[in-house]
Amino acid sequence: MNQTHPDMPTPAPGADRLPPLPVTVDTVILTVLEGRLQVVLVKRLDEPFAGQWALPGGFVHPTESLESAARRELEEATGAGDVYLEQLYTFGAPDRDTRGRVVSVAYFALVAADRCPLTPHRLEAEAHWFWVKQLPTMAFDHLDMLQVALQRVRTKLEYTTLGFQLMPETFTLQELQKTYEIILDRELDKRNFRRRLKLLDLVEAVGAKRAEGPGRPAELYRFKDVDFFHLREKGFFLPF
Amino acid sequence: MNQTHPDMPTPAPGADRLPPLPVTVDTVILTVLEGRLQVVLVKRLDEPFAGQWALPGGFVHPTESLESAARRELEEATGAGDVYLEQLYTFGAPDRDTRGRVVSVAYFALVAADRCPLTPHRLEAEAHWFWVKQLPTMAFDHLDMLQVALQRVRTKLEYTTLGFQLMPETFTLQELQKTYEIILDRELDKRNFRRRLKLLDLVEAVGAKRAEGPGRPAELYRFKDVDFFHLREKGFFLPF
DNA sequence: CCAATAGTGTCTTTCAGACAGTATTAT
DNA sequence: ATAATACTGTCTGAAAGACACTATTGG
Repeated sequence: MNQTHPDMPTPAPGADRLPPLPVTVDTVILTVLEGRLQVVLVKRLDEPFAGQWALPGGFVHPTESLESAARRELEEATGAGDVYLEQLYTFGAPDRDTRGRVVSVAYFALVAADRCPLTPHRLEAEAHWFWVKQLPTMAFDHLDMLQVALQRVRTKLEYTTLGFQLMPETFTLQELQKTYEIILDRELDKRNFRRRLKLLDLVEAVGAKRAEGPGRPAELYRFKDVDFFHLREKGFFLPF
Repeated sequence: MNQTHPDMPTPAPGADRLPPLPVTVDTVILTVLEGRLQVVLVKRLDEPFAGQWALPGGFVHPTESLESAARRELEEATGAGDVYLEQLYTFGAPDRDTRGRVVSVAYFALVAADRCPLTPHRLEAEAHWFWVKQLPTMAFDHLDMLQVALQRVRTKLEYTTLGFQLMPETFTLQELQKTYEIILDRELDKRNFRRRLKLLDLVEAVGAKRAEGPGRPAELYRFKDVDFFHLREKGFFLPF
């Protein structure tokens, strides 16, 4: 009822003080790998849910921002830096951790497969990629987090340039389309897909070609430096 | 780096413990009143920012969910219950409160003007509606919160039934359109607006009419019980 | 020349945007 | 009758969806 904030993490006396809460970040790290949409899970060492798989996450340090914390966890889990990261939702049900009240700010990250070491960077706990259609039992409410992330990514894929984050520097249009198909979990029409790309003026040919086995080699493309204002005018929205 | 969560709000010993953080909720309460989009602000009594205006907010109690906390603050500030409430974003910059680290989960609410007592329900602090285009200086990062809320509402207004939350039980189509115009801050075409409503099959005539001064009386409408699955098929998305 | 992959064009439908006239009521 | 408000229909252009053929390469 009182609109003031507490003085410090170490509570000072006062009628309106309430115990501070542990705050964690958990990150849904997604990539497209081996033709599948995959998420990083780490094996829990401690109770509760010891031995089960969980999203990489951890405490927010007192001096870092929430995003910094998420980015730190991300780098520790995958070794990949400079990736797309977006706040997802904050989970704060009183019983979401069996040991007591923990508030968790969930983030999601999109990492390009080529920028992401396959081998787990994390030594003390196992970290693995899991196909999102074949998941193990997950600790806490982490499955909820993942599902929210998937919905968000799929939705935003259609009206943002989110998908670009999963591609290497240069790529063929077929590869790009395949990436979209994998995330959206449905097939797209090749001609319509390319028409839309051309219309939005998002990619440019890099001049080189790449032969994919036999058959005509595919033109290589890169993403143009996008004028976001221009995109917005075309009805394209931005990631938050 | 450790993926486990702490045991309790009262930290137990362990290498991975970090001090818990004060967690608050702040709520952007919006309504359309007197032809304007308005937001509830309360006058701060304590330092810092004493005397300045802020979003209604407060601590998350140990046993309540984040949404419950937001709803509690909402009712205390406006007296209105059973209103649309949606989590907005979590603000956690280390320096967002000058006294120390505070994490704030922002929510936004849409309350129908007729369900919302104009007089401040809150006795110990002044609470007022402010036109979002004529705001006082606001405490903390609350202006950021408000702007995120406005953007979210405006975006979602176009592909969800969010706007319905601001209407009374029955209303004329002109009133509905006006509400949309006020929120979006631009004029809409009457015929196109109605065509879309009809296409989406969102409203039904209630049978009565209401005379608005001289001229032909307007048909009264109510919202249909919407089949959300059906809406989704029509390209309509749901609020989260 | 054959197999394999890359690349392109058209038709149809749907919907948004722009726009002006008719209908109903009170005075 | 007139003023005031409520209500409706059409044309046009943009874009999505469905769909099939041509082009280039290696073997």
